[in-house]
Amino acid sequence: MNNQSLIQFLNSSNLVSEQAAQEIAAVFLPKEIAKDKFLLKEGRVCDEYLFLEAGFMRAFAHDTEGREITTDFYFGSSIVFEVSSFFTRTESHENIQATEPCMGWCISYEKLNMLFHSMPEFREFGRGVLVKGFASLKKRTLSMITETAEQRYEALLTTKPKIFQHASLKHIASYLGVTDTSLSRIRKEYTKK
Amino acid sequence: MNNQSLIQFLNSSNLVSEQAAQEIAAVFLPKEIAKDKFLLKEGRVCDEYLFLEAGFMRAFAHDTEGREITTDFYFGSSIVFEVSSFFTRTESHENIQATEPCMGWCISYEKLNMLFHSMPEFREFGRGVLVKGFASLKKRTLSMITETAEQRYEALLTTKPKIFQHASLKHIASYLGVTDTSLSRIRKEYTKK
DNA sequence: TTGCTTTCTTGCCAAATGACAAGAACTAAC
DNA sequence: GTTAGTTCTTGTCATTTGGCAAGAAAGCAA
Repeated sequence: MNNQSLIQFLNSSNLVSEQAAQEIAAVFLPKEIAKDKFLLKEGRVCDEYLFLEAGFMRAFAHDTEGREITTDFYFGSSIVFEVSSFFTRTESHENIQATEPCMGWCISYEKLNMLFHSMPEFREFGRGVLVKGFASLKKRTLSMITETAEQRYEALLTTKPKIFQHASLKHIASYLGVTDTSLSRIRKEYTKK
Repeated sequence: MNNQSLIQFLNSSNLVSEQAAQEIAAVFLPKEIAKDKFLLKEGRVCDEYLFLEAGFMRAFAHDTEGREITTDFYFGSSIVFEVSSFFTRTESHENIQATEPCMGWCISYEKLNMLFHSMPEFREFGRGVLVKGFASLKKRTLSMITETAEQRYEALLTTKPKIFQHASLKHIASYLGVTDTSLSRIRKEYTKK
């Protein structure tokens, strides 16, 4: 197994040296997830901190009426896990599903903590992941308040076009906070321009 | 100066021993913030990690039209700082203002990091703060998508009634993602029931 | 190919919310 | 008390979005 892309990812954060990156990456185990399989199901405790190397994933929760609400999309070199469940060891309200065949590298809560304790560099990296996630979540919350659905659509289209190549409009709609019906209309208006 | 409440707060997390809590608290400096003064102004780098002992604060950002959007309220024993700016040492997009006279305990980025490195217990505590903030932010985002403004109003009223005793309806409105006009109508409808 | 299922679009109408403006209620300054 | 400023409410009307149902389009399996 070649974990070069994980090493590269750790190293490119500028928080982890090449040497340390190799040590860290050695603790991760390869993980394949078939299309439609789950990395995490609601009700379970998230115990996998995944570096996604290839494929496409979607995180979603259920609202009170039982509808699926997409909370995030993941692809390419990114860290995939459910922060709250993973770190507080509580049942997740979210699901994380591979919508395309995925390949990546995984580490358990216990091993992650051991690494955090023994390698200050990796600790910094871990904090960086959390802080970045926090910032993008806050941006998303703010956009839900200050922007119209059409503005959010346009922003997603230009900043993360990849999502439109891999996710269904239904999933994108709930991520944007509208019904699929509304998204369809928004797209119609938008393409006119 | 009596930092007993900070020690108690650290200790009550169950992550920090009494002994360690005292050591940690000793590094914090007392901080008073007069009414209407800012703990953080947008454009500045947040360098204060504050334990708020008493008073009331509001965090807000500006949208593209220049309107103020309240992003959070703080009171009683809670940690107040802007995660992204503080940890990535970048300019904040947010303001944090005391809307009532405040008193608390403060630590700089540099000192916080020193403590994180030297005291694993405090590191765990710090992670806990981040993770809790993450979870509540995600909850908020989800509620913006799945609930009506009235449902969000009711939830805030029952889970954080204190906010209604200290914040103006205008500030609460933007926190809930509606105009003050709409909030006024929602309150009218709600009190009918 | 045929039939089945899912996704996406469209029309119609209702509900939620916003924009704007006016007025009422409250507060602070002098 | 008077004045000025702010907050909150209310009315009118427009816009955005949702709910529902029907149909079109696309994908999949037998």
